[in-house]
Amino acid sequence: MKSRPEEQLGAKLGETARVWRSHLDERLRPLGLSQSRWLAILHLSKNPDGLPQTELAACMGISHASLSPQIDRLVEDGWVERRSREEDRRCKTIHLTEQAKALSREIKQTAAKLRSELFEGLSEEDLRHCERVLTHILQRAQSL
Amino acid sequence: MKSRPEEQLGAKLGETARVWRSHLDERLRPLGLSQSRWLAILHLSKNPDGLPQTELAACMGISHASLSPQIDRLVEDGWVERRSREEDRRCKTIHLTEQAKALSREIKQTAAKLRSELFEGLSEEDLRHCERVLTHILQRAQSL
DNA sequence: ACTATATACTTAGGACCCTAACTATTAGGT
DNA sequence: ACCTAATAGTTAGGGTCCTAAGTATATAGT
Repeated sequence: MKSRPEEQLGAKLGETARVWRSHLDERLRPLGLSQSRWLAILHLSKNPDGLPQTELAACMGISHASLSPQIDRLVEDGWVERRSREEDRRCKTIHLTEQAKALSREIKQTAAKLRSELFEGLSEEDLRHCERVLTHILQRAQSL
Repeated sequence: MKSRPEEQLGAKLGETARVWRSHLDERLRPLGLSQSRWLAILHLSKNPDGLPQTELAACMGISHASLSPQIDRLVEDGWVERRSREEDRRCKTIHLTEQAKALSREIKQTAAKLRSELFEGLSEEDLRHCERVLTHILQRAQSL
């Protein structure tokens, strides 16, 4: 009653993602960052002109409702600011503060270092192949 | 300033795992199951002789403290039962009830169906290769 | 036997996620 | 212009996770 290898891919995928994330969490915790915090900062650092909350939530893969109090805390800690738009007063865009821009560089370095440790022993082709498979699965999932 | 493909593997891994899980969650919700519930039932179905809570928590990748109230609810709903051990009265093993055994078959079928939908268009070699890469990353992570 | 340490589980408090319902603003149909 | 529907964000309530501390039992050193 041995299962075929592909039957475990789902569990393995989930476990790998979880373990990876918890390692990164651990290394970034000294900076006062939890996953949702560093993820938000990373996405914002790619969008210097700011992002509406709904778009940021979509990037992060969480609901807009969950993001709202998260932004409150990031504002309190001085890492982001909310700006109102004149052309649409419903909408508020989120922007990194200067100090968070420095932080985002540290986050990227830490993430890159962890990545290189995890990838040790794998060829670039392995990684590309794996990424191609994941992309395929992701697209299938999103088309369901 | 284009990033190399492997720089996005972490994000892709996390996103794929999340989307996959949320699809399975959605399909199992009609049975009254959330992720932690079906995950517990699945692991228990592989261990007919029951598992101590600490071991079950380790299988599921959550802390033993988080599992405890989860078990309470599964007991309330009649899906598992706690049994005390005579040889070690600190320890309680968790066992599936008969009705949960039927449920576990449904869970497995639903999971297998989703899996086949997600894997459509991928060769068995693709899947094996991907699983090998994930296993490597996971082992690296656990050795850090 | 007796005390200290370790182990299994539970409880408490805080963080983050979700869905559903609410408010404010904008866009569209008449 | 006016009323309806859609959109952006917030709030409320519930579920699940974590760490830290508490309780009960077992093990080890003396």
